[in-house]
Amino acid sequence: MGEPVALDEEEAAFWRSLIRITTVLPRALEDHFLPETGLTNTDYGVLVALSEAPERLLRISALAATTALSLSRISRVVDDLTRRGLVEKRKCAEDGRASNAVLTEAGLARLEAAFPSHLARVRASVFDHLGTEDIRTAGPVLARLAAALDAAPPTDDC
Amino acid sequence: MGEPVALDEEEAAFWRSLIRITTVLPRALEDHFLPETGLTNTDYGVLVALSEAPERLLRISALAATTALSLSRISRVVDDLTRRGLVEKRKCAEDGRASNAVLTEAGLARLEAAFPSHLARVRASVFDHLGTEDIRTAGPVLARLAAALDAAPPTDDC
DNA sequence: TTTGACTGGTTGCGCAAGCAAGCTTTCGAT
DNA sequence: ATCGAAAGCTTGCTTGCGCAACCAGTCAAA
Repeated sequence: MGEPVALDEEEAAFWRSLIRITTVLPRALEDHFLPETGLTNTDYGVLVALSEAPERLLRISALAATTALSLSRISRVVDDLTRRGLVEKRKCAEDGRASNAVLTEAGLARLEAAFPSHLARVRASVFDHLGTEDIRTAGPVLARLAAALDAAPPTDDC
Repeated sequence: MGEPVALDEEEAAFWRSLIRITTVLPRALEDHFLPETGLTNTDYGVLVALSEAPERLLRISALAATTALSLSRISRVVDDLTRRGLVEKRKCAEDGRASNAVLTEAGLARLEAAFPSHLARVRASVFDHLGTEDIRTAGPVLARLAAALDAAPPTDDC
């Protein structure tokens, strides 16, 4: 906190691209995905997270962490998905405070039905514009960045 | 629309990183930036766009395009910034329908005051975790992706 | 010149998301 | 055994944002 080294030309370009992507990509995706499948991006993320969990079951708080959503938000999203029959909420046996969200059969079916549409959009918005070499070179960089961002929250800085 | 080729391992990793970044980065940035400067990410983007325009003046619709915000949103943001004295709205002389947003002196001062904080956050959240080589290799890939996303909106697809 | 189509912007409304305060259950210390 | 702290959600409220409907000003054609 005290050494303000300005961005050089390459960093600035990198930054601008990154900002543009973060603002445009999610919308571009959802604009097509939601009408086609009736699932928001967030819904889809929650269903995917559950589908990949053992027993297709996850603590509410774990779900919040893996989807990077606030606890309050995930609470309402899960309620909503429950109302729609895609998820079931069970009070956790060994801890009366906690709840688990479980993916129902209907939820799994819905997820599988949505997958092609999701895939098509991902390809159209990203991979159709990138070559194999691009992915190989940029992939690890993005992975490092993503990991760093995930690590930060705990009061970060220094 | 009909050839659903699944993502390979590298593509999937790339995609996951990208999604994580788009969801986490903006919040990470704003969480520190807003308290420090009183400007949201969006506010800052608008001020920057204006500061880079000739005469520090931009049509409302142009502002919407460069910030990737909806017209309705930009309308309200500009109103808000006007109320705060950072921007001035002038009815356009040669077209009675249009308005221009102009950055005021106070707005410019505010932007300059906010810059160090912005820079610090950008460094802390991104560039501190990446090497020069990372930026050189991934930069062009991100630039291409950003350009493709910007090009898409016009009914895209096919 | 009047009328109809269009463009630029604003407003009403609804949804997504977070924060802060609350409630219940658990756990640790006394 | 009790009591205070903390964990795990949930709920009330506010804000950010987009869509659709709307108003006003422009422009072209009849």
